[in-house]
Amino acid sequence: MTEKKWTLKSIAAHLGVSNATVSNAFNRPDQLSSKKREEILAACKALGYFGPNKAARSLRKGTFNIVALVLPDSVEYMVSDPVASSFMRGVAKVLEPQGINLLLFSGNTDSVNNIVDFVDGFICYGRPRNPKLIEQLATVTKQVVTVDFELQDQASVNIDNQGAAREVAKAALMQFNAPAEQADAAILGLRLLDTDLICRVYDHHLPKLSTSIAHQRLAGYRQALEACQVTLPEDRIWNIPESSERFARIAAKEALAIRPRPNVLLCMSDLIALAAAREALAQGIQIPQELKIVGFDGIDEAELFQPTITTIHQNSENKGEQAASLFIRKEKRQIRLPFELRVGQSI
Amino acid sequence: MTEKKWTLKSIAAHLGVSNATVSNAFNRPDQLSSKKREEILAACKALGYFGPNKAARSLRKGTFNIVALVLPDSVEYMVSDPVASSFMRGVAKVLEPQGINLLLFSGNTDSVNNIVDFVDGFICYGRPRNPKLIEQLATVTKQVVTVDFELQDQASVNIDNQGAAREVAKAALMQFNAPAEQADAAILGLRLLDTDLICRVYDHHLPKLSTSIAHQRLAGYRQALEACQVTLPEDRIWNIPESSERFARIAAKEALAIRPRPNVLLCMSDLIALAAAREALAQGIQIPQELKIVGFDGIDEAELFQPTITTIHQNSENKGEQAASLFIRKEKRQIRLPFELRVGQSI
DNA sequence: CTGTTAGCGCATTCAA
DNA sequence: TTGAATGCGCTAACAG
Repeated sequence: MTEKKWTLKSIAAHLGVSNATVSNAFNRPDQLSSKKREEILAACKALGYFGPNKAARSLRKGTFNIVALVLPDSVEYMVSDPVASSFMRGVAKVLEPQGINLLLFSGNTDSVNNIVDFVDGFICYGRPRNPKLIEQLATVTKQVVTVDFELQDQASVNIDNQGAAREVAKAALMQFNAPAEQADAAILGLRLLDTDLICRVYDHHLPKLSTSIAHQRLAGYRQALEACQVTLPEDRIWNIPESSERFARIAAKEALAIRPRPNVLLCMSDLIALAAAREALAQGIQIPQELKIVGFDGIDEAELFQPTITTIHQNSENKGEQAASLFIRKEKRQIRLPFELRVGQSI
Repeated sequence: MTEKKWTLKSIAAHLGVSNATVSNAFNRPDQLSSKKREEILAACKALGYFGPNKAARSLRKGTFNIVALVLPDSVEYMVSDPVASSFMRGVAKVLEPQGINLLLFSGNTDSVNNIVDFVDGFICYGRPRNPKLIEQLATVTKQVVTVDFELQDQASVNIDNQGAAREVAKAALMQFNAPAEQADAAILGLRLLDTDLICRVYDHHLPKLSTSIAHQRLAGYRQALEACQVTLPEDRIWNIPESSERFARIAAKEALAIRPRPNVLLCMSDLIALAAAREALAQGIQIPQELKIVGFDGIDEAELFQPTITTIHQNSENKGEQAASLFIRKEKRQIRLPFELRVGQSI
């Protein structure tokens, strides 16, 4: 039983060599004879010393092998979002083989202060809920990669959210043969407003200019509506605070209660689209005959559902891989990833 | 523009006070006049010093406000498992308000060495894939909470997997009126073997004694089979390496190809049960008339699916909360959580 | 209430 | 190739 807690120093003393020698044995093989190195390593192993203390080494070197994954919202919430999960999977896939660990960080937090000294940098998946965080991340000296939003001239990974939203909305709206058939649209938006409420979104609520993906998608929908000459009454946009079945269903219920009942639902996530579809079916509304629904993201469940959901498929896992690669290579590029319109049975 | 990189020392010098005073201003309000404290804090803020470097403080204090969440498998895989996600949600829910951050750690890794010096301890969700990790976690001096398996006399959170498996299997088997109706069972097991292969599991493959949840569940199934006097031919157990639709579907296909075709599928996860159900329906097999299926875990999707899956519902989120609470309180208790049989339309 | 000092455990000069 | 010394940035004990 080796109860003693070894340190580099104590080990060196015990072995009768200097601490630099032990340090070199672990970190710089070229600095000592390989024979001596082997000896030392073996002795350390036998004694139960597993190498230099990583916290101390990090303090000294300034590197940590930890990157903070800044989530838009609380960890609690993000972990159950399939799109975020795919993204994390992509990130982990690239980082794990490099021996880099992932620290989950909530976008609700007031400050990165508690972790900034522990990590090599940040990968931010979506604009953090708390604006203070954004300010800080903009001034931080460590590396930052942003995803689905931009920050000064940091590296970033994006898709053309506006263009994608326009395409998917168009796909739905083109199903109508105006003027014989009239499209009545409603938009189920995801985090259009900075609130936890499910509510209507009126024009005066919206910021003039925003780079958040929700607003970009909204702009895309609007372009499509305009192109198809469909006017959207101002009470036809909902805010859903998080992409959950429960919240989405409530909003869907509200939207379907309006008269004339909307016959197109533009949903900012597949989870929302699925919830809306379930609500509609539960009310006996036929999809797509009486109601067309489109989603966004391209999650598996939307393809397994009946009817399959028309959506914009984006490869979230790849997004994660790209972000992690940028991070590792310390590149400061902006990457724009492709998306793909997937037409299902829901329109 | 404050380009200078402040340290406690340099700030103290700049302000003409001792470093202890600055340190106290941030950490121990009672050690100095609140007036001076305010002054110092304000000055620091103005100068762009955001408080003591956390890495250095941690080296000194030995605490990190980081806990490693050790996953059974790669981060990449675990992040997409809904049950694991619920668990993580529970953990995050308790830890986040305490300002404790979560470091994701892969159960495939050879050694906790790279992170052990950065964390206050470990929460292990399921037995890590790599046995070396288990050895190390058993000897680590930091706090460990295990979930779904036990480690020496560390704190742990569990359910009675064997009892639960027995119950759910019984529920399915009791639907048959022997001897008129004969149950032909097959088991779709999750990680019964330490391999990436989808394959049959023969008795000689199995360890005699195992505390892994897969083997406990298998034991439970066997008890139920015995109690209902159903014999299980030795080629009716499958190993599925991970709880994914794709793999499970392949195994289900194999199982349904056997003659006489099984009319009961005991599945070790809901994801597997869902995949099996989809495969069966695709083959035109009627559930539950021609085939009964039971799952394990109680995920949302299994309740939304048609037919709803009979399963053991365990509250994974609560499991996470319990584990995190044990961790925070530094308790060394073993907690056994209840489970609930939920009978759906699949039997 | 304030200041001085000795480490936390290590990596890196620089001299030998 | 090795060893002694310095400091990464901080906290806690102690002295004033």
